[in-house]
Amino acid sequence: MNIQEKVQKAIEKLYGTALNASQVQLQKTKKEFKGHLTLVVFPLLKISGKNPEQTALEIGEYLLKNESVFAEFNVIKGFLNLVIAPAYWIEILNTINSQAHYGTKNADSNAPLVMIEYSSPNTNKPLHLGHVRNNLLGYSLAEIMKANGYKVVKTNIVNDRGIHICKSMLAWKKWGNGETPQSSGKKGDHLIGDYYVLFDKEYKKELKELQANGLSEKEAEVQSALMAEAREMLRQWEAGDPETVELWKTMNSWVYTGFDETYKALGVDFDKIYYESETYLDGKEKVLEGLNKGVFYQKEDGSVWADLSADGLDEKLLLRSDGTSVYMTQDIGTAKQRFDDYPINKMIYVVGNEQNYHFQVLSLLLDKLGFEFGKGLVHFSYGMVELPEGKMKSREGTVVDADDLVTEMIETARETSNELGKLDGCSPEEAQKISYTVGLGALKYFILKVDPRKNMVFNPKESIDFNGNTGPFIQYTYARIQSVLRKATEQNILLPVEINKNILINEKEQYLVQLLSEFEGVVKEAAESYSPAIIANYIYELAKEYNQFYHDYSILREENKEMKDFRLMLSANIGKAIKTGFSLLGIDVPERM
RNA sequence: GGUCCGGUAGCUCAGCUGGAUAGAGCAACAGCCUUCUAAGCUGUGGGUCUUGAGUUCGAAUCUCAACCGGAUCACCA
Repeated sequence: MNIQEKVQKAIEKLYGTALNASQVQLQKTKKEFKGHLTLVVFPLLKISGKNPEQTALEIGEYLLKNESVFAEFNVIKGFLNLVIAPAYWIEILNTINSQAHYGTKNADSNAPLVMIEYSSPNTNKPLHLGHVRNNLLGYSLAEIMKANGYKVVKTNIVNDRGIHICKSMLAWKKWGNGETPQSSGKKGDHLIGDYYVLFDKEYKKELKELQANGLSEKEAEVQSALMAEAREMLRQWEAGDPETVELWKTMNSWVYTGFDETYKALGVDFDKIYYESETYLDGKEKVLEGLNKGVFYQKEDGSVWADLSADGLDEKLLLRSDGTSVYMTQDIGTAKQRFDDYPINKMIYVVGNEQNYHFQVLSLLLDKLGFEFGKGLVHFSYGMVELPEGKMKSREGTVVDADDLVTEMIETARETSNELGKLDGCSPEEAQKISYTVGLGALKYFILKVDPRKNMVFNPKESIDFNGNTGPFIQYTYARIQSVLRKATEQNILLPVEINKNILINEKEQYLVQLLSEFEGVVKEAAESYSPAIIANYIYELAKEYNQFYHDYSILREENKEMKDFRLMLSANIGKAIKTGFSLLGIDVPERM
């Protein structure tokens, strides 16, 4: 029986009436007051028939007499602040300490399976800051779902076909002189991206020339020879022209090699990758099936549509008049393949909020097509990453490249560490490892601590801070805890297995145990509300409180052995929670820094 | 215009299933390194929680309206 239940039962007994849980408002006591938990008595006034102070007093006295968990209480206005006995906190710490994986659950064989789609890059340019947020959120969400006992399949749908890749292919064919990642030393995705940019440049040039010859902008676009060539290439690709397909395969493989490097640097991975080139035909088939069943309808020009006006939306195109598929068609095909491949109970799409409408429609369409999971699909919708000057714009060259960003973060971490003398006496390998851990930790934490739904501002110039509410601060706290534990081992002090309940721990220590005990609930809440940010902010709170404690009390110099044992155990378990919490964010934690 | 999302300190963000005097970090200022790691700690200043109304014992939190910002409403992906 937890404390909430105990309190509810006691109040029921005191007044002789049944209560529902919402009437027992037990919350964490605000810091400026003494106590751990606070009962708000306003909802109980009708039952007690007395004023707030009297009611609180009455309940407090009753609880103190009948529940050994409580040591004392105080009443301020309508608030009953309850102080929990130190022994209870020690009991909790002992329990936490006995769990190897405190805060997380393992999936059992009949646990529900959740598939998480994230990343989903186009193959015509390298990953940028927006993708970074996507990847970090997706990976973290997967870890969080796992920690809550789900089976998780991480998946990636690669948008490998379409006019965009043809543009890069064409530019490379025309002006590339056979350049390869090997010959130029460029990373494959950047190489392709460069040709995509080159195409755009040449295309703009052509448009300008055409317009100079008196054509309107629209006419110029129609007459563009370059664009016509790109379209022709796409047709050839769809027709299976061997040469085009071969080039496509080669260039895509360069991109994948490049992406793999970026994914590896970010520490994200996938269990199953789908390619649009392999799913779009299935989508087409599904749509035609829907047409036959009368779920969709066809217009005179041959295009296929879904009428969603009954659901408050408008009409949506599913197949073009020439029979080719659109974005939505592909997503239907991909969904079909996935559910053929896995017994998926829950499907989560990590995709930016600019596609909210798309997923609203997809959900309805899948449902209409008879996929039972359609209605319940989750669009994990996250906000954009903006720069201090506003949005990232490729035309203005303000796009923050993922690889550059990672490199800079590691470099900044190295410089800062050097300045602080942290890397003195480290081997080059160790120094590199620490710089990587800290740099990536700063980046990941910075992005994940923000509520995913919100747009966020990222200032690359000031880079990311290493002080205050940051990843490195938390990593630093962890490293210090490890340092204490190492020193303890050196002094032949064994980590205690159980603490004597009767030692008197101070308020700060009680609070730390209380905070620690909330970890489990936080992990659960993060999964329910799909928010890594909840974990990030909690871990920061924990680390901050511990740092303050650490500053005020020395552990190894404590003379009282039981006290020393307690503090060691507390430290070890807070370290454990930080490590676990960070692993749910996909952030590593260094043993020393 | 329709739909959706957001607006909290100079800046970046917590808090939002209604509870006490709205919290952190950064930036500014003043202190603390013979003490288990100073990427730290302590203190000071900083607020019309966009605005207005409503619900209530009580509203940053819920409702409605307005204003501001963003997204979306393609035979683009």
